[in-house]
Amino acid sequence: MAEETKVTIDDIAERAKVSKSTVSRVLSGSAVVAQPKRAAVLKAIDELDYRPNIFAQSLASGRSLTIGVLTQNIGSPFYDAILVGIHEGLGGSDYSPIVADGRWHLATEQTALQTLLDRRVDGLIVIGGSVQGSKLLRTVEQVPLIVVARNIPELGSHCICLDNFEAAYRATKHLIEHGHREIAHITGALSQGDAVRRREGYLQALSDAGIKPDPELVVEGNFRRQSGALAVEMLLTRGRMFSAIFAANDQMAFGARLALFRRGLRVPEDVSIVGIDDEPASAYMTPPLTTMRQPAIEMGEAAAHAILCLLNDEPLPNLQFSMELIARETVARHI
Amino acid sequence: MAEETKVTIDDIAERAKVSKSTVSRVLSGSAVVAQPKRAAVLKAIDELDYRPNIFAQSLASGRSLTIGVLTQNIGSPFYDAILVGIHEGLGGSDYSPIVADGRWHLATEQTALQTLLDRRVDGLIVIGGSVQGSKLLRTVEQVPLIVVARNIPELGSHCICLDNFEAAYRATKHLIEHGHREIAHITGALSQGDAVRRREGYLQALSDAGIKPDPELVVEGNFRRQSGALAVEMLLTRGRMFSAIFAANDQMAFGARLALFRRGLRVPEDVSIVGIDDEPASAYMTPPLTTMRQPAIEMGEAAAHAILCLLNDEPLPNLQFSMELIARETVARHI
DNA sequence: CTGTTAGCGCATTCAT
DNA sequence: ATGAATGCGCTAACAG
Repeated sequence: MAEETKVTIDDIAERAKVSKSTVSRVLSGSAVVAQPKRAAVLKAIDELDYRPNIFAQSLASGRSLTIGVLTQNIGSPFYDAILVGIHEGLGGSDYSPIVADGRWHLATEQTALQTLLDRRVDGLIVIGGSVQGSKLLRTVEQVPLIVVARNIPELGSHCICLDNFEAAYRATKHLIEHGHREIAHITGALSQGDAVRRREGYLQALSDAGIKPDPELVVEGNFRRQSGALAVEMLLTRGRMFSAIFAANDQMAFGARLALFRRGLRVPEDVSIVGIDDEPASAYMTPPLTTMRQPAIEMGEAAAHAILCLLNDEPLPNLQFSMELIARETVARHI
Repeated sequence: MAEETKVTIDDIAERAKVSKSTVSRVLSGSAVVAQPKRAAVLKAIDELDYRPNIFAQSLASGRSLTIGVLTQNIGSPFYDAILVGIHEGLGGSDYSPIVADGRWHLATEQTALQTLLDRRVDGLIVIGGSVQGSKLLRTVEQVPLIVVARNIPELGSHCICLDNFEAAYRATKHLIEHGHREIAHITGALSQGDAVRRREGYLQALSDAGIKPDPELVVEGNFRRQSGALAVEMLLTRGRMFSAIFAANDQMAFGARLALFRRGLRVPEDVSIVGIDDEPASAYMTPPLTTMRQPAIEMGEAAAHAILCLLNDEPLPNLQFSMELIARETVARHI
């Protein structure tokens, strides 16, 4: 099956008439090498099409040049967008991401985490998930860690996530500024802190505008599309009037939009919608469907950069950037 | 940063009062070990929470326990679905996937491929893409290779893909059997063979049913959502009547559906739609939007299984299964 | 600046 | 069935 030529560093050394150490040095740039020798080495490498054995490198150096990524559901738009960001952020560096999928199962997630650790990743990016903070706390002592899309108090400075309250506040305020007073809210699963904080942001925005929140206008969803559709049915059934909907995420905004379609309600003529996340499929449903700008990809990219910083012992950049990100204007998307 | 305890195989050997060789044997199961010693080893491993160093393993054994996956666009529903399948198919095995993204750029793709090769993956799964068959032909001599969602004649037996003609034929026939005679077709980018073959399937199905194909009813798209919407606008502009649309993929079916919505046309009362791929977001648009069942995930899973077979020198299973898959009935999806 | 010398942790003959 | 010895290919002190 394999016809591998197995060129090793010794072959290069021999051909370039230098020692393996020198070859190693030009490879890693870990020390200055005289120009002529350096050239000879590069020439030999090129001629023999030499590829260093990454295992030997890792074994000897202790570094794997690998970043573990623990995601929760490959195939989910939001998580995948973060992956995109991570890939982009890592591009250009010597590190490759290796991703494991928790599939929303705690057990699976733990296995996946262990797999990553067993592979001696140099850094770890955990996207959301539900492994206990305590477990992660132990992990962070083994390997540089960044958590995305989830806020773990104990790991505060290493978390990249939206300021959920702020995002919701702004989204709601956006609607208010456009003249809406009766604004419905489809929450996420309230068992998750994210959903709770977004609801709080919504409520606060109303209060600050002097609008009395109406429980009739709030429906609990679960962050999935279908729940958005169901929520709209629920709202319509209740009969309470509303001119706008703030959905806790775009997937539900998408579902809500579909349900409105079915009921013959136009968006935004009859009802305006705002969601959070900028999920492409949802954004596409528009104009009319307004979303916060694309945090997922940027969070992923930020995570990658942060990990690289940790690996280089550089200070972490402002992971608080999430604030700025939110500070961007909400925009109406057009096809 | 690291507080690693660095338990090595020697520690286990010492604690279990056996040689490293024996420990290695129980680890890999490469030879029978007396029950008592075996137990002692396992006990020691457990007590010390020993984790074999995967680099040392790879270096010594020559295997990386890694499967390279070359995808084209992380974040794209179709490709991600294949990734899901691959992850599932690899689950349970000792192999972990490591994915690189070609991002639709030939140069990027080649770099990504090289990265994977440099990491000494034991197997390689290439999803779509545009690297020359010749290059892959050379690659296949270095490492077991499976190609998904793309048919490369030279690699025939190692390709997993839809029978595009068949799929289109069945989709079209499905509509015909439901009484439609004036069936429009939104093609993929006709620069791609897939799109051409799907169109052929469509035409053939019409012919076989005694329906004369009408060029007015065929619009070229590019596999993306927006082109589906534009195609519908185009069709409506042409003024030629049609009662059904066969879109070459679900993304365009999705766009088409949106456009119909905007024009006030109901689906399926006014127009029926059929697409191929079972992209979740599109399938969700329904009932009314009919799709071929979910080939992407299954193709990914098949690819994973195929790779594992190659690695075990087992005969490849029928990659032709794509035919059976298509043979499933098209189904109307319900929320 | 560069060559020499040791391992890195494990899988694998080869004997026994 | 098991231990001892060898080496996978490379990096990292250590001298010079």
